[in-house]
Amino acid sequence: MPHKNFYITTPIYYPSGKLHIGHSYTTVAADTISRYKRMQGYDVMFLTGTDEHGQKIELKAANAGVTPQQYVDEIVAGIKDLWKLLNISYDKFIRTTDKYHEKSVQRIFEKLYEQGDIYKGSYKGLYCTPCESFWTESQLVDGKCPDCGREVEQAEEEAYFLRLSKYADRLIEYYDAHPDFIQPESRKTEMVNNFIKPGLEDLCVSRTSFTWGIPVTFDPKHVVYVWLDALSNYITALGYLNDEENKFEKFWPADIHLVGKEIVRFHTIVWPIMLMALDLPLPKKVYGHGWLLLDGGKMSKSKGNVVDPVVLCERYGVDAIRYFLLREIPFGNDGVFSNEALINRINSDLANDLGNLVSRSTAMVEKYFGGVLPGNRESGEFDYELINLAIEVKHSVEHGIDNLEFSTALTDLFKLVSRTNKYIDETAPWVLAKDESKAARLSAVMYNLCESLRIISILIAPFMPDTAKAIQSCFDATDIFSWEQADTWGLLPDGTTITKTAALFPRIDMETEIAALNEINPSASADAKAEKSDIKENITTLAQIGIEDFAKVELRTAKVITCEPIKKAKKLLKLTLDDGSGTERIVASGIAKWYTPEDLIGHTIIIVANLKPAVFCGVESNGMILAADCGEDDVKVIFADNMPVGCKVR
RNA sequence: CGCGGGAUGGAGCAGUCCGGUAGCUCGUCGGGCUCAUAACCCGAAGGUCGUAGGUUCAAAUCCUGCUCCCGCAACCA
Repeated sequence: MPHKNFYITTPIYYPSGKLHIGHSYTTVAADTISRYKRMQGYDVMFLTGTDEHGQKIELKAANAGVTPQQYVDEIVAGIKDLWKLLNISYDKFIRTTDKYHEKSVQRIFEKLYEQGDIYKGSYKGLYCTPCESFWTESQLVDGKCPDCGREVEQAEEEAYFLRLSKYADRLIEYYDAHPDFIQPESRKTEMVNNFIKPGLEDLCVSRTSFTWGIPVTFDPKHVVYVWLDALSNYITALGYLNDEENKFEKFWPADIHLVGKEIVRFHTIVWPIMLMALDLPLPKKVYGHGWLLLDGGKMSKSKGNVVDPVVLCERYGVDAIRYFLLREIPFGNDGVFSNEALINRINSDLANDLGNLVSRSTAMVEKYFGGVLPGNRESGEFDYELINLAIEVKHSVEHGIDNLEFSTALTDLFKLVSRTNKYIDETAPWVLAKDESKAARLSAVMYNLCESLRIISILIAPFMPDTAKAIQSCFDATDIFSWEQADTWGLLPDGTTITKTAALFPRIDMETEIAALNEINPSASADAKAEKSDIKENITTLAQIGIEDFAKVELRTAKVITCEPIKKAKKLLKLTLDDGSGTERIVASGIAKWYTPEDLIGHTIIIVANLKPAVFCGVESNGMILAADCGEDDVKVIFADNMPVGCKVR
């Protein structure tokens, strides 16, 4: 067989906290493709990893009192555990702190610098020297510093830039010549209209403001900034400009980069331009999949969403979660994740249809024939239709996966499950069993059921590897479960022993389970990983401060006099406050998502009164109102009604 | 007028490119069966396809206006 190679990647994830179900989604999809391609005989390279540099990590580590390296090591260990739990068959896990990667990135940086694609420039900004701050045009108030009102001047902070502008035309040409490069199609339109047509700005690729990054060799006060470091992983992992691996020739260009839609921009603009500059071929495809939303976009505690993949896997099994993710939502679209939907899927598709089919089929073979089918079989009505569908399903599934339509692929596969259930009804084996003269017919029916299960078990393997194995373990046979055997009928040898197994997917009681999940939800998911929670606790807790630090913050009560949305801003409300000083105070606050002006007018709230002013969307904000972050996407303003205005709060 | 996506029976979606009997899953109701995980199989009810116009013999599908949702980009201090 000629060598067929296939290179697939997930994004490298940022280990600033534990991963959620969304990361699992991308990775499970990539894993399914990888397993599928391997079964088809491809030599597959499946890469995933972590993007570990940056200021945010530096800060979090400092707050936790550990080094950045210690910090990411801890989180990465957790990520690898999660992938193990989810049965992710990656071939390589790259960390941007791996020495070989760092070396390669430095060489890439040097090379691009030497040929002029990276140049030393400056953050062109309007600088207010007394305030030591950069401002953009839009932030200025009357052309002056929004902080102090003094004149600002053009100033520069040294940084290196990647010349994107130079390659814009070539990029468009590439898009036109390769219509499949960006998928789904609509994302391409968005990239062109939003970013390329208005003109590409050169990308800042170095920073001097933090040190947790790869140093620029010839200018060590700079570290390489984000995307140049991160995107390079796709080639450094193969051994590009390093000796770690020797796979570059074999696997580059990548067949597909799987990414979430939020980073399509970087993968279809910055990355191709980097590759052009390096004179390397571009990846064949970038697929930007949709997001997993929670209950209609609003995450709500009352609905009791447990979106920790670890908890879900522990309760329902890995394959149930893998199945749900790939079946429920068309890959290119956003979709809603809810516990109800999950349990529904598990019950109806996995327990009732698939699990029960396996169970009833194998049970009958045991019951009627002691587990071994007589070779004397008599074909009959209904056989043809079943067989015909069964040998066609492989093609449908392949078509689905090839187009990243996992949902369609699974739907088609489960049509065979349904058809097989129906076949049992049509042939009514329990009737045949009562008539000894029908033994040959009964044997044929059982044989057909087993064949159908055999095919299902093969085709389901990329999606649900454990389930495939469990079904196949009912057969005392090997060498009949390869991918290419999935469209051939009659491969089950005579005399094969069939053994009943325990229920593959026990039915779940919706009410009990939802109640249980609600119980777990708020905090218990942390308990589930007790040994790690200590460290996590430290990470999210800020360093202690003294009373003198707190004393620097002036909190006061204030009453909302008027309130209105800020035009052009989606998230901001402009509040006019009476803080007891006699003059009105204007504060902008990003709470428009949770509060309407009517919710606030007349109420007394608490503000940080001595905060430096800042300008948002043309509105100068003097202070900040106190609100509680109640969970991932829920904010509640702290009301202090019944209190006079202007009171000091401590 | 920044850019894109969406609005289809109770719920979640397909169909829209290339106009021509409105389809799937779940749920509901009725029936069948008993091998199986109170599972399985059959049947029924339920939709003027967001809204207002236009093109056409014919519009969920094409064109125009509008409303409402969701993302992206610029500001959640």
